[in-house]
Amino acid sequence: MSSTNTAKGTRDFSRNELAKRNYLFDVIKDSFTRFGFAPLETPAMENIETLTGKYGDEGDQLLFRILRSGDFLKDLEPEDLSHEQAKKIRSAIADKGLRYDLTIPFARFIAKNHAQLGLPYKRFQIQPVWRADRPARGRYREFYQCDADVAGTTSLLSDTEFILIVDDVFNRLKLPTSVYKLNNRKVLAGFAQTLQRADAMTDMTVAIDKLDKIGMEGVEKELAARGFNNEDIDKIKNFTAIEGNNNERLDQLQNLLAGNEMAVKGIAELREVLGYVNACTLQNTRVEVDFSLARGLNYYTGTIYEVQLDGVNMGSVASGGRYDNLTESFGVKDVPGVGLSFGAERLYDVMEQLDLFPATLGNNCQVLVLNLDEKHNAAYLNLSNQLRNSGIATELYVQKAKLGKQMKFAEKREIPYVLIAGETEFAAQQYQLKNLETGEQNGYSLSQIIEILNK
RNA sequence: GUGAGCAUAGCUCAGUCGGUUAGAGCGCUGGUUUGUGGAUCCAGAGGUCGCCGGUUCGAACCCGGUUGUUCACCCCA
Repeated sequence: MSSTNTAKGTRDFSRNELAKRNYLFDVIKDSFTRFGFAPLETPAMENIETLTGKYGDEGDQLLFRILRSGDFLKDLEPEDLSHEQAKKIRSAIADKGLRYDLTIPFARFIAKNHAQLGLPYKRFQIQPVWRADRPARGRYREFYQCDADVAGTTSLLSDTEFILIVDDVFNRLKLPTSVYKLNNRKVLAGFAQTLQRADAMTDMTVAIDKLDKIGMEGVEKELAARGFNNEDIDKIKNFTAIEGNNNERLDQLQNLLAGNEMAVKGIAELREVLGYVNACTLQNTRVEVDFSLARGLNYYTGTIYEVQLDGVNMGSVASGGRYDNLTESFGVKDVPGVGLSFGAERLYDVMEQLDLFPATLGNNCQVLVLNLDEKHNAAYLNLSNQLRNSGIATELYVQKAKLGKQMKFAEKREIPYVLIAGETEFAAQQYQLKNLETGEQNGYSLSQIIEILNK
């Protein structure tokens, strides 16, 4: 007998969970659409070379590879089949893999079609991705990403529009207020340059990104472990300690890094985005410049951001940034991009925790037509269909059972009404409609029932 | 990838020192009610105690392995 477990790190979604997930996705989609983004779907699987080398060594490890069909060992020699040859064997027997994120498939799509599409091109994509990671709480091997990206423009208006999208989505989901942490990779890179260490940028950002988690002391240890001397560490401390409102922070930074061209450019970009934001009225989120925000991914080159909800201990629920070369690895140069990703699974958890899903959600039927006697089957079916034709979601109980059982069924399915029809009702063309919540029950004609249920 | 815990009915969990036939609540089925749910009462079904092996006269309980799962790190969404 086979196990009923789903594969490790994967989940079934019940009707109730899907009702909520779809609600969440629909709000996000609606907002993306309103901002002019068009939907895109790409295949679950890509050619393996599309995926490898894009996410670093660790990312390659986490790719799900798909075994070739047929006799995939015929070109291998017996001596190839040893542990030392694992890499060679892997590429020989697996030529496809499951997508690891939505950005690379988008980059491939843009690289392939940029001439026809016309740039800038704005797409959103809500699809599952797969990672052969070890599952943990809130972390799965199959999970959804909600991405929106703009390809083909360096305009910071695009960066700013993502702030407006987050504000719109969170506002409509009735989420608590949020802080939109904003930084610019050029500031970090410029600052790293002043430390005179070629590798400083990555090592420094990895360390200061943990500031929230491990505190300044922990960051100092981490920096020391990564080979920064005390002078550097002091500079980094001063850098992350900058305080005040956004303008004050930027002014201080300007003084600190005035001599560095790269940093000055980053500061100017931050000022431009803030200028645009100030022209709009935000309802949910407030933008906060935060120089300790680093974001792990190395391909960001300009604006970076991360959004956190006030009073919710969930980490960031949306994040993204700007990258200069979206499509370079596919042989197309000079296509910059900027994007945003909602943390769908996390948002779902927050909504659940705070009980923010509307109570009336669901793919529930309005009415269940009860089955009192199978000799009326044709009449029940006809009745049900007339209700459906009038736009009322109707379920027919397809076999005879005790009325109590059928009502319990309706209750379990959260169907608010039952329609009871037997000998006398069909004779009189007057059917019993019962409201399961109030217990109220009366005889009505079909057209009256349609009127009541359509309210 | 590292460390620790947990695994008993459909679900949530008890289970004494290793000792006869492994229990409860909820849920389910039937009855009270052959055309009316939620409440009460009564009855019933449902278990290879995750799996494999070991110790023992005897294992849900002790030991080893394995699989699943949870938590904390690492990393990430």
